[in-house]
Amino acid sequence: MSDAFYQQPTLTLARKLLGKILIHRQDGELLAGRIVETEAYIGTDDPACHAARGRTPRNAVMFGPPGYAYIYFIYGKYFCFNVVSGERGLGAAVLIRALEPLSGISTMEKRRNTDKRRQLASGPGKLCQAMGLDRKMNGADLRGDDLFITRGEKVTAQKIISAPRIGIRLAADRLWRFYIRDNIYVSRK
DNA sequence: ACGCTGATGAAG
DNA sequence: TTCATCAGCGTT
Repeated sequence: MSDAFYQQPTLTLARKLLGKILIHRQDGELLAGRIVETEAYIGTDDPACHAARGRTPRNAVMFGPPGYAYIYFIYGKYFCFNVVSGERGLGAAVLIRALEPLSGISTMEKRRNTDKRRQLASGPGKLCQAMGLDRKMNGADLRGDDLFITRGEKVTAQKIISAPRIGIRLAADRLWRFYIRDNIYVSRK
């Protein structure tokens, strides 16, 4: 997608990312999935956001310009993939929480150790494992050739559900989780 | 018999 | 966050 796409306000971007296709070219293979679930995290006023306590080596990419990958390691075992959003210095990102697998499925099944389509990428950690995303891609330009987002199906406002974010204690009243209604690949209903 | 769902606890 | 495990329930 273009610069203008990534420059949209974070909550708008989180909605607009639904239905788009995330693509990762890796080892000569094309891995792809449709984004079906996202969460917004916005700057220092959002206590659940990694940027809430200021810039650190870990979250530095969040404070850079939009349109880059912010990938962090969590629970000693998993990775989470985010799209950096907002003006330089804001510290905002959209967490990609679930994908509908489209391409490279046999590789995804191997990595995830299951052939159940719905369990391949229905969660932020699962999706990174299936797509082969880890700290090596942290900071990658999403307008590049190896990791990028492209146009998919149109998702109308009627099909977008907003709900509380998952796994956080603070700011639970902000309905900043978005997912496609009735989609079977979301992490949780 | 089979598979999906939700609840629970453990690991990291 | 994810997995293993188990109970409950509906389908084949």
